[in-house]
Amino acid sequence: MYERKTIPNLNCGLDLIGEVLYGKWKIRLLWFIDRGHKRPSELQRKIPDATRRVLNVQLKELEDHELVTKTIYPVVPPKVEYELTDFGKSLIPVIATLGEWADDHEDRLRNVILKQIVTSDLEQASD
Amino acid sequence: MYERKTIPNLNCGLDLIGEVLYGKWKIRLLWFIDRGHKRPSELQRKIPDATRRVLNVQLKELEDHELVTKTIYPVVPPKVEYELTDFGKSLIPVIATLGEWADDHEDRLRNVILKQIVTSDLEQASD
DNA sequence: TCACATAGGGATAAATTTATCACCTAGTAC
DNA sequence: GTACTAGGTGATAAATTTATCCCTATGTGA
Repeated sequence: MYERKTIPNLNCGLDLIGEVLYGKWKIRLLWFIDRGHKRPSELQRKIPDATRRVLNVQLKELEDHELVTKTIYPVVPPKVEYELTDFGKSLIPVIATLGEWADDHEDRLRNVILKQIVTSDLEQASD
Repeated sequence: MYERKTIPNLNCGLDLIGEVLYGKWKIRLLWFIDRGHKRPSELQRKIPDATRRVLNVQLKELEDHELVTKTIYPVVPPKVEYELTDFGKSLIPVIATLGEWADDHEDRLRNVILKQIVTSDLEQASD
């Protein structure tokens, strides 16, 4: 496992939330778990762009941060279920707010993001 | 400047919001600009843990994403002011929601984050 | 002339995060 | 014996993000 080489800043609330929510797929994991997709294979299907490996890593961090619990059923084939803790559930309305804003501004967001990418591609081409 | 080597996923709203809000200091920059700290030197004072360089880089991205505008006054010594666009302003309530959640759970957050760091330090020590 | 304030940039290094690949477990069905 | 299921991990590479260092510019005041 990767060992941190610097201590994070934990001054204000925004530092703290960054520590638990940073990670490309974490918000989505919380969201889908809340929607009832509890098993790793289901989550993987919902988030096909992430590899299984990364999902495991990020789920582990969510677990360490007490946002989700992991239950391993001793059956074969293996069965694992994730669930939100109360702490994790308290985050859902916050994530919903993020999602609503993004949905409300989807077109504009897509625009500015693509514009930036295309622009830098052009710069690259003119080198 | 760094050239992207992969295209980002832009499937859902959460992908989109990630593209514009990822960046260690971006949320704070938006927040402080909204609170009236418009000049680079003020922002730097509010966010002393970030270097001036990173703030410039992230402010540039916020500008590219049309969340802030930058005004350069042709005076000496130089004067620059950032302001939120309407698009940027629409994000403030969302950021406020994040901040409130973090403030409400500050102690617990600090706990779980520190616990994880201490734990990995112990593992390191026992190697 | 020297230092200061304000704002900025390029090159490079270090840290961190994601992705890739290869391999493991243990039953069950063929 | 082989393949399939569902879940998982370690080693390593690649991508990305942050940090460091050092240099630029322009007037003002000592």
